[in-house]
Amino acid sequence: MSASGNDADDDTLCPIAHSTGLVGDRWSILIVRELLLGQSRFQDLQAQTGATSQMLAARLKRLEADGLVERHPYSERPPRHEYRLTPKGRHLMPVILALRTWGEQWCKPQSEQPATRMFHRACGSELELDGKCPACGGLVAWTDMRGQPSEAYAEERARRAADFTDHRRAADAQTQPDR
Amino acid sequence: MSASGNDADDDTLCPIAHSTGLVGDRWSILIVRELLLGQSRFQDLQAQTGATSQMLAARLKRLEADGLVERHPYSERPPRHEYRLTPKGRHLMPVILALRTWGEQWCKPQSEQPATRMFHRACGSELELDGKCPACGGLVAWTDMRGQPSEAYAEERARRAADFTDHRRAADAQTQPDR
DNA sequence: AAGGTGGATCTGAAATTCATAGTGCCGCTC
DNA sequence: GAGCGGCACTATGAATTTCAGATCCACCTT
Repeated sequence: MSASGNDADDDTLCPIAHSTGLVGDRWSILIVRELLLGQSRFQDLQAQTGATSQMLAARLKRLEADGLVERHPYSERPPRHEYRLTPKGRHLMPVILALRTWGEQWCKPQSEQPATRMFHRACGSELELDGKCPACGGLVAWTDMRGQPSEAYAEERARRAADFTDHRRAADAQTQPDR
Repeated sequence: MSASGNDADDDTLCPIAHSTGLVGDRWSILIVRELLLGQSRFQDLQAQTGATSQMLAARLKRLEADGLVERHPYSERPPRHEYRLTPKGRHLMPVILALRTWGEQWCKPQSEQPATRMFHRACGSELELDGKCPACGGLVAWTDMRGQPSEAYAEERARRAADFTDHRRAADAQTQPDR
């Protein structure tokens, strides 16, 4: 089921082994996170994930081969594309949400605000970390949620984008100091 | 927040980056899966995950350092222990369940039976892949579920355990052919 | 005492990942 | 029309990780 070079995960019935065969590494997960957040350009993905360009290129290639990502041209001459999630990729949302919940509950200093607040589309109330709607009193499906990054998190992301172009400019200046 | 050597994931607000810092690799996820399934001994973990012994030892050490796993002696002289999930580790269940759902829906040949069937503890009905209870008509929290491996999957696991001890015996025989 | 078991650790080869540098293409400016 | 700079990669060699396979150690069984 994996179009990439993965193996050893095709000869088992365990669906978790299959999943981790495709997205069982840090970079793939972070890339999917970014794509879900709406980023689509190489540069932005690189800035926000912190992956090296070749890691990113390699992972995107694999994600595309595995059918999670589609390359979508937004300019020919020079050939440029956006990367977008396919339905298969988009359905990783529950995995990302579960990682979010766990990270917020068990890996953060204290209960500072979640980086992204989630709301119930139907009634507008803010959801609990575990996905319960305090108004409707039940678990909400991921398709019925809407996320809103906190101000602090939005700022962090903006800074990362800025730092990235800065750093790049600096490197270029060093490479060609006086030509 | 990571007691292990991980870094680069502590200076962000993103909970997903934090999570993947601790469990963002294939082996850790498979190990957690096994522990959730009730395995606790080194050998069993090795057989079912397919990790090398040193990978397993290293990952268990890291998982322990990060507070996901507890080492629990069941024999001194020689020191032997079981590995058990802490509450922090057990709360990864939703992540594993999400990976399961995705794997069943998008990575398996067809709709063959799920490897593990899930049931609603309250009413006993079998849950949909997406976690809905057909009887109660809503999403069920992970704490209200119970899993039941299919026969085929149980057999696969038994075979893996058997193959592992066989393989080990074979290797030993080769190493010390006639002493 | 010989052999088996469970849980590791060591070693050297193979593969992956990293930092860093460069390339190709184009549009824009001057 | 030459040069500059942005974007999306690719190339390279060093550093790190992972692997297969052997070895070790302390017991236990026979």
